[in-house]
Amino acid sequence: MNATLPRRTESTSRALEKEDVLSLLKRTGLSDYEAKVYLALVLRSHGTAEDVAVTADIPRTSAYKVLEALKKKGYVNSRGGRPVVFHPIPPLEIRDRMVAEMERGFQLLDSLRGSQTEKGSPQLVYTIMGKESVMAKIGEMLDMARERFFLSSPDLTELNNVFASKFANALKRGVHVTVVALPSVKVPDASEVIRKQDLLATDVITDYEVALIATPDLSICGFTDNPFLAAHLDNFFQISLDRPEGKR
Amino acid sequence: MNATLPRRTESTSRALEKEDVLSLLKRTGLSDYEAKVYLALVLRSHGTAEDVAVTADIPRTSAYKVLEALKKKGYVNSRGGRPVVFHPIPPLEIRDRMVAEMERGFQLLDSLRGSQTEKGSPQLVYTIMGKESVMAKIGEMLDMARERFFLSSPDLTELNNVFASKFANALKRGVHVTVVALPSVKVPDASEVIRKQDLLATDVITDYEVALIATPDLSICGFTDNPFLAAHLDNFFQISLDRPEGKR
DNA sequence: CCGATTGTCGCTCTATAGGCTACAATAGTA
DNA sequence: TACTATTGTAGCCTATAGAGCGACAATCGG
Repeated sequence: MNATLPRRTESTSRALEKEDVLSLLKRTGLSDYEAKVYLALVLRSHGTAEDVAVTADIPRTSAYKVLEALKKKGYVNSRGGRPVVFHPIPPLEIRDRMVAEMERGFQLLDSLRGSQTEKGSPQLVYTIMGKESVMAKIGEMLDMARERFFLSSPDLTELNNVFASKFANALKRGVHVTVVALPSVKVPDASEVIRKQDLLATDVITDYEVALIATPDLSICGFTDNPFLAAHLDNFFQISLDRPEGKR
Repeated sequence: MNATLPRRTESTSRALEKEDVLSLLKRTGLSDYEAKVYLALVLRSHGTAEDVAVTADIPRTSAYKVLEALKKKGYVNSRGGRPVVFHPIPPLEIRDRMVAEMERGFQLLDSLRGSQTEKGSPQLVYTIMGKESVMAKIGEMLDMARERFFLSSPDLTELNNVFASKFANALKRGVHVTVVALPSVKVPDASEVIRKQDLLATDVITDYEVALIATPDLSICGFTDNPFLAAHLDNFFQISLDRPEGKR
């Protein structure tokens, strides 16, 4: 119908740009044809289903379906007439819409982080009661460690028995595991073992982000996922370990 | 393996939030399972393929494929070990990445707007030469009109003949068509016809956005898609039409 | 009234996601 | 060292959505 445009070979850069845009559109939820058609409409500014089919190089009858789908998704506009003339929603408008949607969605997602593991109302330091729960939490911290895992405890036997494999696994994936224990107590696999007298409580720190302090029998503990607090505790232990034994 | 979490019925609002997030993730290019798995990992903070399969409520063996796919797409992390422990990339990080990508892509797309129709280096006013090209441009403007189409010309016969159907079509889709012509000259279908002496050139304005001024024989024209310029011209014509005939 | 254009419908074909079973590899354990 | 459970991989089958295509209905211009 509209034979306005002389068909000529495209410059390579232009073709590359189109590929680029097409892959973006596809990754943002459009199908192959939908991406092609929207791009074609933007390039042409407007056009009938037929025009679009030619520009996008797709079968004519597919253009109708795809344009309909794009209209539902809010990518194109049309207002009656025969033949129907379609207009693209301006790219920047769509971008703004999608960005807004994503900001909202990912914000929500972020607020759900870890809500499957810690329960109760948000606090700086959570209290976990019961040996079973405390042990489970320590196991979780071991699994979650990416870079560094620090454990200091007067009684390692139980932790050692229950979590031996978790310790091994952490080491295997490259986590630096530090264990502080009383002299001549059996310790789990670790990259670094420190012997020290007078350990009073069990302390666990993971990746400078998550920290736990428990009573010796592990019946109750405080737990925080505040990185500043965790890093602060970590720092505290570093200092106390550097000090000569006697001076406590 | 990790039977840490007591399965309990979820609160409705929490379930709704999840639906919300899932649909967002799906619209941003993830498959059903990929969305579920990423959400599950975020909720749990970390986990093995098995853990994830349970939380996301999908078959165990599918979890491996999906986690692999998500890793390629940059949604999750893992570092060796057996079993392999996976970590989600933080939602806000992914959001930033996607937003940046979209800003870039849609910016590019925007720069391609209409590059199929106007050629040459960008200018405020393009010059179009040759009756054929000028006519084609006017036809294009008629097709593109959404709200308003304004045409003023001393010689309407040819435009009338060639574009009769386009005029009809524009009216049908609700465009307000104004035609200014010499007295007792046949005019095309229009919502408003104004008769006026002494028309010197052909002027076309579409939706206050695009404007064209051509010589009477349509052999050459100036054309702009600058909305301010177009609106300015439109305003100019309004004033000139309001003036009594004699006072020119 | 007739031919051309425009738009709709429904069918097949194909690629991909999902689901499942079997089995290989590894690790813990007797 | 052998046995068993866990973890991970491979392959195949099915369901679904997109793509391709022809038939045909609706509308329009002449």
